[in-house]
Amino acid sequence: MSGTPETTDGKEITQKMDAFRARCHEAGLKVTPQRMAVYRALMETDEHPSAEMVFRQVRRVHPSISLDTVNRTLLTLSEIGAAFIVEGSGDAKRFDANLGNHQHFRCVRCRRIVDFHYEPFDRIAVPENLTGGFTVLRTTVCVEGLCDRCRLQES
Amino acid sequence: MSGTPETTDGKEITQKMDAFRARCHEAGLKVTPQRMAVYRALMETDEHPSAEMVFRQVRRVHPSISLDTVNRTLLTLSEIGAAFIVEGSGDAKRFDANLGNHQHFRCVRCRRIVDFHYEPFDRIAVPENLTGGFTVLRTTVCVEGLCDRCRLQES
DNA sequence: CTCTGTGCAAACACTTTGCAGCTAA
DNA sequence: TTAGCTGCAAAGTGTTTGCACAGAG
Repeated sequence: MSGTPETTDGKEITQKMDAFRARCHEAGLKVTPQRMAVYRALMETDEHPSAEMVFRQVRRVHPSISLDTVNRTLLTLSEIGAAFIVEGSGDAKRFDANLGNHQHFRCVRCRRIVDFHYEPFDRIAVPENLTGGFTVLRTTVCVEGLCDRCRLQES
Repeated sequence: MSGTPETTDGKEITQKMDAFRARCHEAGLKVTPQRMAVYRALMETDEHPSAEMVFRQVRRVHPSISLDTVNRTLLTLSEIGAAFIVEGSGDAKRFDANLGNHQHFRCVRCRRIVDFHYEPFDRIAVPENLTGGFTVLRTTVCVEGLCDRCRLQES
């Protein structure tokens, strides 16, 4: 994720789809149309959608897909490391297929999640002596507050 | 919920309860036995309990309290800033009344949340020019992985 | 006395599970 | 062929809401 994160052109999409296909093979997962469609929908957006949101999107291409399949697939994606569950506050799970270094800003009012990137935050690490036997898999900086839109209508 | 952190002695509890009472008055909230009991239970533990967990604890003192009241009270606590919802991955909400500087380690397997404190993480701040009109209310470092217990039984 | 807070039950939202038929490999 | 995947329906969890009564201020 170096150049233009927002603009995902056709070539990049094809590349990522190929990479995902390969990852499925490695993990021993079948390459089904539904699985591809769910991954593609997640990869093409920067809205950190919930299962429901992905469902609505994928449905346009696969009208017969079920919400369960979307749910299951999203969980599978995060299990094989093709996506992850965005840190939240106990609402519906939100997913992100952008594996590049970035951080999230979460609006506590409208629940919108917006990416930002501050280089120093990529290198954050917990000192060994503080991990207390824990195996660290992921470290993130979470920022929450009011987004530009919601700030205006604050009481 | 049983382990009493060595740092919370009787005197400190009384102090915190008094401060909370004051905070309720400021916020125009009534000081009810249930509200006090919920706050006290949350304050006395370092387990970052869910509503259900707080409910089970408070019930010992107030056998007639309802889960709804616990839920409502916990939300109220986070609204007036006496507690907050711990960042998670879309599971049940977990609460924390410890407002002091600290960070969380979250086990992705057993969902245990453990505090740690690394001074530099207290001073993390997003540069103005990256906030894009957002009002930052809280910034945290979230660390997730496998805890010491779960690491052993990993496949 | 007044108005918030509480308990109860029902409604809701989100996720998970069991199963039969389908399909990629 | 066959192991894994999908769609459907039902059940499970966690949270929210409407209402009447109780109790703090």
